[in-house]
Amino acid sequence: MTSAAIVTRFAPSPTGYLHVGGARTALFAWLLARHSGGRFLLRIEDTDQARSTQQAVTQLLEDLRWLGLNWDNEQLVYQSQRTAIYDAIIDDLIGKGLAYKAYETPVELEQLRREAEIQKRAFIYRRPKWTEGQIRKWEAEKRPHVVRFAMPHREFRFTDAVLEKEIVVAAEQVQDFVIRKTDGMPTYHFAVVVDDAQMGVNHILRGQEHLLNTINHIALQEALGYPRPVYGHLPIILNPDGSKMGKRDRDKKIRLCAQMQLKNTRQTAEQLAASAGLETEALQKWLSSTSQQLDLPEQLAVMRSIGLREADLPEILVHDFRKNGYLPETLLNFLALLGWSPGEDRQAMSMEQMVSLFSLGGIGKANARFDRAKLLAFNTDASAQVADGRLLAAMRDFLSVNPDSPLNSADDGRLLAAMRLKPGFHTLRELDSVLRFLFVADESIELEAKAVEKVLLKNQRQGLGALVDLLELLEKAETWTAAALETAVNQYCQQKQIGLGQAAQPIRVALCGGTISPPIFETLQFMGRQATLGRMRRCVGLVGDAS
RNA sequence: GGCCCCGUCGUCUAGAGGCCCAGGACACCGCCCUUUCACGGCGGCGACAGGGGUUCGAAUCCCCUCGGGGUCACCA
Repeated sequence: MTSAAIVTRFAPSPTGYLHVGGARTALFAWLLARHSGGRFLLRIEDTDQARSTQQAVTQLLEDLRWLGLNWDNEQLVYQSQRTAIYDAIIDDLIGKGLAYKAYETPVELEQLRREAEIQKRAFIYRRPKWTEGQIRKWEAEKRPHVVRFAMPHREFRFTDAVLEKEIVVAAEQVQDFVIRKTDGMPTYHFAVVVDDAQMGVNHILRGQEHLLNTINHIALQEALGYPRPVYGHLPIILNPDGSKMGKRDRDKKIRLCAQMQLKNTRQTAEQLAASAGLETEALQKWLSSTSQQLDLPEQLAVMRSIGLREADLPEILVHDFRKNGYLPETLLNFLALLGWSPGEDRQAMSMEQMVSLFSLGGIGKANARFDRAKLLAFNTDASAQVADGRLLAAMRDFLSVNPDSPLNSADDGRLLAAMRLKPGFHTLRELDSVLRFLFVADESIELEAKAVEKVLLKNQRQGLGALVDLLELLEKAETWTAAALETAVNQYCQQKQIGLGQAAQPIRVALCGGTISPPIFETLQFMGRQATLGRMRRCVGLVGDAS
């Protein structure tokens, strides 16, 4: 590795599953490193003790692994374990007069902010002129304090590699920001600068919400004698309606549906709380709030109570896409194209192609809306093109996060054969749902009332009659292959002067309970003689008896 | 509200002064294929936010207006 090698990093805070915005940031940093033969590092920014959890770290790592964004540092860096390092540097800064203790309470600061708001200007914190006496008194009574960095009151500028322009912040805009909180943890602004320098990170890609923070980081680098990395600020991913895409969107949707449910069914909040196993008061507070969120288990409980399915929620988290049956490489391909273009109308790309085509200059400057329909189309295309081995592995992964699917019972050969029955699917979830009938017991096939009426009973039970005929015909079939069965059924149709659909649909309903299945003759072959005839007899029995 | 960033079809984008009365993909609308659901094939609709400059010539450069977003935390 030469000193010129590019070193990038992804530095999430572990407060939940990885969301698509974070995934894209990670992807771009990863692509930049891989494209240049540099290094991609992973660091856990867990300085917010209230919100960070070890479980979230585990989830984050799992999501990154699923995506295939491998990192190069074997030892993960946790900021919460590095406070001694930060403290030493902070003490040194205080000693040099470059940082200082600040004693305002949250209430006092809130007051100052309100004043700024009333005067219609931004709140700028500058070092107050406390007397020695005041400070001694506060120290004596052990008043909690933060440490603030004394920003030089001058203009700051840096060149942004994505925006491709110089960002200038006027001297009046700079303020003394907190670098250590009352709980002793460093703030993000401080830890990020120290860690990036110590880890040798020289290219930083992050969301545009950090654009103006950069001058704080630069000032710190100058005070500490660190080199300045290349900064690139990525445009933001928005919802289709233009609002910012966030984890909250799931919660919002659940709340909306819960409110509808209460309105439409006259169910009370107490009843809902009871069925979801939550406290009534907490539930009511959440229902009437616009910002408060339930945690994941609570969300699931409420969803169960109101009959909301996972698939009904907006997919925001990488985990959602995994669970709903998207291919990771497709999600990345789509995410890459959200804000980056390799030019020449190129769309579908392998990971290798993305690595070789990637460049900072190709990243766009404007925010982009997340269009699920396009992702779905990408996934359909990609799924149709992957090799059997990859498809099978992807399905196994899907099933591992959907353990209740009956497809879990199939061995690899059976599973792949079933999947081949239905090319042209959108997601593995869709495939899973159309193939389920092949792997469940006969008793759990529910004959859909609408399908029975339309396909079997309509026109003086014409369909049921055909089904009885076909049962007799198939019982006598000598070879049970798709081709042979097709020939036999076709002959029957010609003889009866009916279309193939009038034979295929009754069989379909008998086998899967509804009107949708893979192509019928391949399905018959896959199920085998015994299972097929069994379901047909069962259907004839059930429908015949009922009417 | 102050400051900052951005602005090409509904959406993601190609486009770096003449190759563009603007190309691709998704969506949408037709038609075709078809035993269901899909896949697929063919065709269509559809944009340079507005206004001023600069230039022989502007989607491309400059200015203003408008619109969208970010930020103004002891969250990152």
